[in-house]
Amino acid sequence: MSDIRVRIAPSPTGPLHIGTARTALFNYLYAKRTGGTFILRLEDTDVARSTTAFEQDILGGLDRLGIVWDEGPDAATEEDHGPYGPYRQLRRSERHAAAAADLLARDLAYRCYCTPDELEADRRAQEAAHEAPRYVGRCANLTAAERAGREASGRTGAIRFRVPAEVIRWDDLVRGPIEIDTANLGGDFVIVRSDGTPLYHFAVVVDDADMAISHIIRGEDHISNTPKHILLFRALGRAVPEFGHLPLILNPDRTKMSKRKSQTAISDYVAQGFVKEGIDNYLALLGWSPGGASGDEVLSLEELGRRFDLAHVQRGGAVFDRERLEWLNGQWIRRLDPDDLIGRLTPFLEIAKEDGRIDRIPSPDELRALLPIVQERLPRLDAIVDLAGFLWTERIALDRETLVPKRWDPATTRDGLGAARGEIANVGAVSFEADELEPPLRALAERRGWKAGDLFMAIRVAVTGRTATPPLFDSLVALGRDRVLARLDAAIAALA
RNA sequence: GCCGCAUUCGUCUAGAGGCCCAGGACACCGCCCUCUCAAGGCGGAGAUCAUCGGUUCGAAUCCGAUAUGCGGUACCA
Repeated sequence: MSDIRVRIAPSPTGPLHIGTARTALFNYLYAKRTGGTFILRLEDTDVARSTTAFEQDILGGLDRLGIVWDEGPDAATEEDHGPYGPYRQLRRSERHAAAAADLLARDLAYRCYCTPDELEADRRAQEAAHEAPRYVGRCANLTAAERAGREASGRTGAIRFRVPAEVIRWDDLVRGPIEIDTANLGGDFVIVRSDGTPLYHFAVVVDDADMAISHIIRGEDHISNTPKHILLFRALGRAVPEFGHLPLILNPDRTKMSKRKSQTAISDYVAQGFVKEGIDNYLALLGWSPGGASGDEVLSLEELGRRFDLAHVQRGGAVFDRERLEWLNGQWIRRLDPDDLIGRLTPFLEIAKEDGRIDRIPSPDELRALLPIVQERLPRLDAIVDLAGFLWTERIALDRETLVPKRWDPATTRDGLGAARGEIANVGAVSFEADELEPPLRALAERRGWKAGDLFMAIRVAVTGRTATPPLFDSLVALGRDRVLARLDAAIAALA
């Protein structure tokens, strides 16, 4: 195992977001590729917005995607595992406090007693003067006596970090050299609130340092924050990690992907029948590519872990394209082995039964027998109900409109269905197989001068209620002789 | 406003000075296969590589400016 340590640090203030999953995946793949360690840390300091339900959604979601972490809270028990715990930011407050005290003691930080009103007034004045908003440094050089005075008057004071004047440079793993002048950081920034709780920028750095994170791979929205983090790592006397900033995932209008404009919760995609292989594959290709002018893009997690590299990470943002996701999803569903597929289909059938879309749930054997004709027709797992639901419900649509094929009229349809019923009835229950059914029905069409396709369509709709179904004769077999005959009778009656 | 990042077919991307009047994939169109729908095969359309200027014998690739978009600018994460 290499010394490379990467992490994902989600904050449980919402369900697992597509962007978080993608960042987690890239970190995971990078760890796989380099033989490093992948850590998960919960950034739960925003107590007001964090919930355990979100926590479970995030942990469970990543786990279901197969993005497993070497250290962090266990997905099932939520117990920490790994030598650098605790892996919940809230439980690391002593470390944050100690780090802040250290900075204070070395005068790298100082207490600031400015009130919100004062700060607000500063900001307005700067705005009026067309200056960039920045902390004016009112409390930067208070004497001990002055400090004692403010404390005595009941003010607790936040802690601000002294920002030195210099240009911060780093060689971004995906973007190359970046430099930012600390003059643009807005002055000495707060690292600990007056209530004693640390701010994000401070807590991440302390935690990342403590957890010996070597490579920070995160979203592009953190580029501007990176100088603050580098300053803090240095002030704390810790090694500055490498940074790599990933492009953002975008809404169709090219703004940062948001719940408002796109479906962002991984759990929603899972509920719609997207499989983990499809999601992982798609997410990996959002911003990264295997390189080369052509080549297979259907890649398993294992393969991705073997091939992933930061050099091929795209710099521009990527619009989320659901159609491509669906295509990849279909590719993966086709590749699943039968028993696996059956297991994954079952929850969707259970839901359909609860909804009343089907009356019963097929047995595993029944499903297995069906797979040869349905597996390649499923863009998503939930599509099984639309595709084959006619097998498990007796309530099928019987409206005259769809019952009558395009080139036929109602009378011909009745006639055709009646004749077909006769042929089908002739096929005994024991030999009720596709090979036995097709020849007589084709012969019938030929005798009567009908296009076989028209006859078949009439039967299809009569028996399934739909115009798009798995192959007809296999469908008839799956339905069984008695139900086929009964449905044909019902359709004939409906056309009367 | 200031700072930063980005910009190749509708979308995801290949491309690291000549192999590119730009390749692949999704979507789209057509054909083949075919009982429908898919899947699969074949083919097509689709990008003056944001714009302008420079460097060079030669630029999508290097440099600069401009434009546009996005991100950041909190005692939010």
